[in-house]
Amino acid sequence: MSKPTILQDIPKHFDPNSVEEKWYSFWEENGFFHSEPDERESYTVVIPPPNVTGVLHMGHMLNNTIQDVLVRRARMLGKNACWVPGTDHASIATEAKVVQKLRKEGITKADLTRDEFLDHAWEWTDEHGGIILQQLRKLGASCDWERTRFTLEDDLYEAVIDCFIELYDRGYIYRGKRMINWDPEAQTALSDEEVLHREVQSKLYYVRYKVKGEDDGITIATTRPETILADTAVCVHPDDERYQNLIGKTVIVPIVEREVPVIADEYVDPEYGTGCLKITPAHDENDYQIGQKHGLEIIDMLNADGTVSEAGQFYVGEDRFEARELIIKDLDKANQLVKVEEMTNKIGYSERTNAIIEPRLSLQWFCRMDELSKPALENVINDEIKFYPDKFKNSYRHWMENIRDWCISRQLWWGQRIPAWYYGDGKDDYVIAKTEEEAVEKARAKSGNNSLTKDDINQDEDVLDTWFSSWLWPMTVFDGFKDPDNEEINYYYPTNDLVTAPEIMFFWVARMIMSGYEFRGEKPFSNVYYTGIVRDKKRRKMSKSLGNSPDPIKLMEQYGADGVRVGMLFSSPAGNDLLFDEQLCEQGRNFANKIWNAFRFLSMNKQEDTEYSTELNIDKDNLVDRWMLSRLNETIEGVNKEMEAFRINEALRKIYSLIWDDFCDWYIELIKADEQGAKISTDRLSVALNFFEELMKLLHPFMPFITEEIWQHIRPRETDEAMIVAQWPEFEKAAVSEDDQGLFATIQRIISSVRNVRAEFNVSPNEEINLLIKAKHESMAKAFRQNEWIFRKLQSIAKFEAKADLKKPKTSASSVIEGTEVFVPLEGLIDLNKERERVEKEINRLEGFLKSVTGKLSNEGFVNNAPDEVVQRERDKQEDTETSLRKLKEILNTDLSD
RNA sequence: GGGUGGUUAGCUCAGCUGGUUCAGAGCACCUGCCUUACAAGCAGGGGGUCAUAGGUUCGAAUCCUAUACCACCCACCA
Repeated sequence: MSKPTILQDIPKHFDPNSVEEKWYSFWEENGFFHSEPDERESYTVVIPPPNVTGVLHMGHMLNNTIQDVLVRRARMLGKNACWVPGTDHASIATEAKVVQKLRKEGITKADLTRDEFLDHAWEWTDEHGGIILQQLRKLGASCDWERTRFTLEDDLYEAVIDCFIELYDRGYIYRGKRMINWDPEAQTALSDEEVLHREVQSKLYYVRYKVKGEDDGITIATTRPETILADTAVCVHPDDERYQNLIGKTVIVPIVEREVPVIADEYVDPEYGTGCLKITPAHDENDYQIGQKHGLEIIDMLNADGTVSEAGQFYVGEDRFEARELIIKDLDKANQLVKVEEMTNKIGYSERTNAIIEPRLSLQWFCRMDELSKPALENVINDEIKFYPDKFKNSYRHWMENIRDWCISRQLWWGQRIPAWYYGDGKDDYVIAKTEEEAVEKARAKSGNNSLTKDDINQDEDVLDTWFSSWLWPMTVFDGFKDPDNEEINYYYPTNDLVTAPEIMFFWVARMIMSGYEFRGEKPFSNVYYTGIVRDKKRRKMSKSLGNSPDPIKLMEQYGADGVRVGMLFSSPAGNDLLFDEQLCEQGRNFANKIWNAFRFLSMNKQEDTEYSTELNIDKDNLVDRWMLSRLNETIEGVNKEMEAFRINEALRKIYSLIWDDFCDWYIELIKADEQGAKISTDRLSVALNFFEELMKLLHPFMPFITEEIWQHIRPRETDEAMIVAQWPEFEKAAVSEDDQGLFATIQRIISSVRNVRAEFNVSPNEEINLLIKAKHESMAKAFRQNEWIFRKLQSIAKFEAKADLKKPKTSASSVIEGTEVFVPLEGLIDLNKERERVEKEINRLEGFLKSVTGKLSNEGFVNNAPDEVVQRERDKQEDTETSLRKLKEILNTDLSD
C-alpha cells in the first residue's frame, strides 16, 4: 500500500488524526471487516444495537472497544470473524423524541393519523438515524457494515410478527386485563423492567373516615390521598383487637361520601400507620388483589394522562398531583385530616419519560414466562452460557426464579404492530393473523359469520415492546427466524461473545437466552461479558441529562482513537464500574507516542536499499536477544491466558509493560550503535524490526490505527498482508528461558544500582567510572564478563572487572545484589557519610527481610508442611540475604568506619 | 426487606489457584537530566498495619465469620 519509510522525516509526535481515517477506509474498502461463511471456524459477535437516533456516549465507547478487541484478535487468530452492527428502533424512546419535535412545530400526536405520524417518525429516523454507527467507525470498530441491520426493517419486522404468532400458537401469549405499569406521560403500558424505583421524601397523610350512623370514626394512613375518590373499602387485620367492632360496618369516604364496607384481611400490617388501610382497587396492585378477593367495586378515577376522570366526581380534569393538593385542603377544611408525617417512600418512575408510574388496570397482551425461563435459567447456572464476571449469575437466577409475565403491548405507533384483529366487541372476538386477508378468513371461521369482510375487522392499534424485537437479534440478523435452516444462521449461530452493560441483563440478555432456546433449541452465545458502568469522578452515572459525559468524538480528536481505547480498557475489568478520567486517555496517547518514537528510532536506523530479513532470527549468542525473545513469549502466553479469561485490562497491561519497560527502556537502548551518527547493523536491526513487528501484532486489537500505520511503514506489504489480518503470534515454550531472564534481571539490577550511585553522588551520566563486580562464583563472573558490553552500553565505564575474587577498592560506593558485590570507586567524589547512610539503609532493609525469612524457616510447621520447593526458595533467600548482609557490614566496618 | 459487590499509596485502580511478578501500576509528589527515538521523555527517590475484630492455616491483601461505612440490583407494605 504505502512505501516503507526510510528517511528521517517522521514527525516527533504521533498524529492520530492524520492516519485514522486513511486506515479505516483501507480496511473497509478491502473487505477486511466483511465475513461470509466458509470453511474456517466462525467467530461471531452481535452488537447490542444502540437506539437508532442515539448519540455515542462513553458507555458505547467502552462496550464497543471491548468488542473490537475481541473481534480483531479472533480475526488474527485465523477465525472467520463476524461482528454484526445495527440499530434498534427503540419504540418508546424514539416515539417520544418525535412527539417532542412535533410539539415544537405545534403539532400534537392526536392531530395525526397513524400513517402520518409514522411518516414523521421515519423522516426523523432517516435524518438522525445511524449517526451512531458512523461514530463507531471513528473508534475503529471493525464491524461488518454490509450486514448492518435495523430492528424495524421489513425482514426483522416480519420476524417479530412471526414470533408473536408462533408464541401465541404455543400458548405463551395471551390477552388479559391486569394491573400494569402505566406511564401517563407517554400514555402507554410498560413492563416491570421499565420501571425504576427511587426513594423519595414524601408525606403520609392520616385521614379520618366517619362510621355510618355513629359519631365514631376510623383513621387511615395514605401516601396518595387523591385516590380516596376511588376508595371502595377500608381494611383492617382480622385479629386487630382495636378494630374488631368495626369489621362489617360501613364507613363514609370523605369528599365523595361513598358508603363502603370495613373488611378484614391478613394482608394488613397492624403495626403500620393506624393499622387501617383504605382500599382503592383500581390504583394499587395490592388493593386490586384484595378487591378481587372480597368482590369490591373497581372505580377508575384517572384518565390515561393522569388527570382525574369523571368517575372521580371531584377535581375532574385536574392532574393527579394537583388533585392531591386540593383534596388535602378540603380534608383539612372538613376537619378530617388528622396529621401529616414525613416519610421516605419508594416510587416507581418511567425509565424513559421519568414520569411517576401509575398502576392501572388495563387490557394488554402478555407473554407467559414460566416455561420460557426454564432452559434459560438452567443453562446459565450450569455454565453452558458463561457470565463474566460470574457474580451476575446470582441476580440472573433471582430474576428468573421470580419472573412474572411480560407485558408486551405498548400504546404507541412506532414499532411492530400487534397482529391481532378484532371482529366484535366480545373479549375473545379476535384472531391472530399475519395479513388482513388471513385475518378475514380466520375471523369468518372463528365467528361462523362468512359474510365478514375487511371492513368488519380492525387490527389492534398497539405495537410491541422494543425488547420483543431485540430479543431475537442474534437470530434475525442472520435471517434465522424466517429461515431457520439457512446457511448463514447455521454457520454463525450460536454466536460467541456478547458484550453488554449489566443494566440490560433482564431487558435483553435474559430474553435473548429464552428466545434462543425456544426457537433454536440452542443458546444464542457462549459468553456474556458485562462491562462496568462509566461514571464521572463524583461517581455519578454519565448521562446526557446530567451533562457530565465528555463528547467521545472530541475526546478521540484530542487523544486519538487508540489513546481513548487504551484509556477505557486500562481500568475496567469486567463488571467493575469505571470512574472515567481524561487522564486515562492521556496515558493512552502517551503510550501511542512512545510506540511511535520507537518506530521512529528503528526507521532512522534503516539503510537505503537494504533488505531486512522478515524472519525473527535472533543472535543466539546474544543474551539480550535471548532475553527479549523469552520475554516476548512469556507475554504471548500471558496475554492468551488473560484474553481467554476475558481479563482484557490485564492483557493490555502485559503488552504495555513489554513494549515500554522491556523493549523501549532496555532492548532499544542496547541495540543502539556505538558511535553517534552511526547506524545499527543490518543484522541487529533485522532482529529488532522483527521483534517490533511481533509487538505490533500483540497490540493491534487494542490499538488498531497506530499499529497498522507502523506495520505498513516497516516494510512494503501487499493488501492481504495488512496488520489487521496478520497472524497472531504463536507461543513457543522453548523460547522461554528462566536462566536468561534471571541473568539479565541481575544485570539490570546492577545497572540500576550504579545509576543510583551516580544520582546520589552527583556523577553525571557522561562521566566515566570504573565498575568492579565481585561475583559469588566464577561462573557468574564469567557471565558478567561475557556481557561486559551491556554494562558499557548503558554506562560510561573506563575500567570494567568482574571476578569471583576481588578486593574492594578504597573509597568506593558499594552495593550488594543477590550476594554479588558491586563497587564503583569514587575517589574524591564520594561523601563517606552519605555512603554510610546508603549502606546502613540497605542493611536495615535486608535485616527486616531476613527476620521474616528466618522466622519462617525456624517454624517447624512451615518446614514440615510447606512444599519442598517453597522451603528451598526460602533457604536460598536466607542464604543470599545473609551473604549480602555480611558483606555490607564488612564494608561498613572496614571501609566506612572512621 | 432480600441480594451482590467494594474498602489496598494523596487520587484512580490492578493484584487470578493462599507461599518470589506480593505489597504493584498510572497520575500526583521530590531530586537530577533538553543523554540524538520520545520532556507526551529519561534516570533516581519518598509514600501503604491491604477498612475493623476474630477465625482457619506452618503461612492470609488473598479463604471463613462478624462489624462498620460505601455502591449497585431486586421486592406490592399503605
